[in-house]
Amino acid sequence: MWALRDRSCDVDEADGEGPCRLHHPLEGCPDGLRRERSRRGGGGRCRNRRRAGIRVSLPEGEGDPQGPGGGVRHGPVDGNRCARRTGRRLTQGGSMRYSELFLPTGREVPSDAELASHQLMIRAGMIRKLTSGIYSYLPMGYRVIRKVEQIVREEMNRAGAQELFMPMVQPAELWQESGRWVHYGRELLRFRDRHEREYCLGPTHEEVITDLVRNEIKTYRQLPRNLYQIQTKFRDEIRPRFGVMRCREFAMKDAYSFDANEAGAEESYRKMFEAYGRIFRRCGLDFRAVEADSGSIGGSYSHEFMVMADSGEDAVVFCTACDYAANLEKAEIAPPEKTPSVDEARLPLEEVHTPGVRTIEEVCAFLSVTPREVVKTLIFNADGKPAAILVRGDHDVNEIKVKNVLGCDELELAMDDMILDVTGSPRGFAGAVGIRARVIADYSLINMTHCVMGANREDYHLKNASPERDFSVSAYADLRVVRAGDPCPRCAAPVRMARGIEVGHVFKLGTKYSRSMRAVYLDAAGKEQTMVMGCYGIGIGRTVAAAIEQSHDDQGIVWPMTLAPYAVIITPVNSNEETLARASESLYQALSARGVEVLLDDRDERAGVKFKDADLIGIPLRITVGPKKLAEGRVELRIRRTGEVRMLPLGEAVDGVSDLIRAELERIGG
RNA sequence: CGGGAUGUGGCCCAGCCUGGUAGGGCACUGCGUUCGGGACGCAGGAGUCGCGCGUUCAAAUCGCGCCAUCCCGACCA
Repeated sequence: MWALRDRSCDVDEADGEGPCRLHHPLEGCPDGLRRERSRRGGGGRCRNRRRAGIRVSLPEGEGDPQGPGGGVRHGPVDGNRCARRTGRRLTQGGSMRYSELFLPTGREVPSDAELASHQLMIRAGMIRKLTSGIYSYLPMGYRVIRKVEQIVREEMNRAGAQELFMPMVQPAELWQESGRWVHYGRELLRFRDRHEREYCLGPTHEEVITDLVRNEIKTYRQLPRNLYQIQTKFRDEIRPRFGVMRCREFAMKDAYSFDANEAGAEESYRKMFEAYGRIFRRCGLDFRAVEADSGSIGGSYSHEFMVMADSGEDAVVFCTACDYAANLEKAEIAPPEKTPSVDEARLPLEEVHTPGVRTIEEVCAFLSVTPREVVKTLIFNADGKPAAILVRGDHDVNEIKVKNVLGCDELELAMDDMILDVTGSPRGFAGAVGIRARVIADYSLINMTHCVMGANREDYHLKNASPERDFSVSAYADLRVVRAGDPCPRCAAPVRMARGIEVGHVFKLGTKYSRSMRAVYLDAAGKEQTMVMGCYGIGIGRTVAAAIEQSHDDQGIVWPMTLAPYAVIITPVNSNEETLARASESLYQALSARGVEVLLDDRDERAGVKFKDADLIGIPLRITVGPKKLAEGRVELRIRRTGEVRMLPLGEAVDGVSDLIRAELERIGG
């Protein structure tokens, strides 16, 4: 019976329509909620009160959830919605007694967790690993997940997107149609059903949504549309790591826009870009939108939303003067001016004997030159055809740029046999002079003359090699990895580097999928047109991990108010003392009635244990109820982030805490 | 896929080199004392020592094979 009601409760919340009608009886059931239930004619009794066996006396007017100021606005941006309702929707049961919570905290750092966020999520009882890259979310973790989801929902809806829900299991045919059955690689988990039909677990949903839309949308009148879901994705990562940061099964919000034309698609993209900014701001994150490569999703351009953190897997380049910012993979370098007069190629080309000298370091040492004077020649295998890529000795090749310039699908460094084939020598002596491959040089070669490079002959290098005179270059392009201090491609000021965690990615897809899968419509002239698409992802779990990565200390997590599983924890320092328990209970009831998410630490534990746990799980505010202060009619309010402690008269505690929460939510949401 | 490491009660780890009765801390149960920053005492419960094969009178320990996990790299939304 309760299972049934519980489910209806879930559905209500999941579809974003209003609060749940009934709370699970085992969850905290403070006055405000119970009153609401009876108002709605629901059943269920509050066992907690019976168990607690304490008569509660509330301060005047505290018990009425309908009263003025009743409820805290959890969605500060969502101004039109009933504040109390919004507050409820952001909770999974409002308040809770610690003694009944499934919250296994740990003192030990798990041996296989490297990142602070990973360690803390395990220690704070948020997640448990089932198997490599696959995690369960425990109640405390799931509450935070739901907070992020809810913020995402509100902002997506606000931006005009509609929520739907698509299957995780997808037929091979759809992927064959888009071409990705072949191109996606081993990351796509494939399997067969009992009829030997092929399927995959969806790593993303472009195929499914495009199929859906092409079948249902036929006319320009039905456009534009933006559809999104929050779904579990599966990507069979080669190497899952860092807990939920890079795992195989994970929750993702993915949205897809369909427009009649380019201009519409641009507008959809802009709306999503702005919605993402609002989402991550509301999550309390220090983030940055950067230009990105669109990778295997494809499409014309994209931005990543990066949470700045030293532990981030991605390197981000940004300008110290203008607002240019890009993923290192994508970061550009402006073409240099050609300065012809400086150093004409005068000295003759010279071949020198360099036995066993292969690497740049060895060459420099042997010939007493610096890496800047050496040209590195790398032979790539691009879809089976060789290409010679030239960069300066002190630079690194950016393979993504090479791939984009060559326009190939597969790119890898050539094997020894291909090197021998195009250079006529073993690995380590490749150069551009006389090479049997297309030669593409990095911009940095434009003004180089008299450089050192391999001679395409074992144990020999060339000196004074100069482009044009000694070898031809079919194209100059931006091919190298940007370094700190390089000039910004927009304004030429030096760029800086930082690390980031990619929590969101917006792509302008163009017609990549709509063309291959024939998602077309009739325009006003009755002419068939191809829809222009965009897609937009947010890693939900990763956003939670990123928030922890960015906000923790040596005691544990420090949640921003918008993501905190509970806003306040009430800690009676000794649960056996009746007066402390009664005052705590009373505060608990009063705060709950205000719509504040409150956790009452009613466990029979020593104060130290409670303090440590409260800090570990990162509840932003703690009300400590101790004997001496209580005798003076006061309680202590401690702010997790700063450690600041304020004394509050008992009668002002509820107002004081509510005001603080409201102020904090407004600060983050504003 | 290449390189490295690890697998011993729920968690962290010792024991392995030098084969012989499976250990500690945390957690858990009971009782007592304690009670404002992860208490103490006493008494308990809990382990196929990753799996398999082999060597041996005897294997957590030695050998071989496999599996899993983690780290570095390759690779990559």
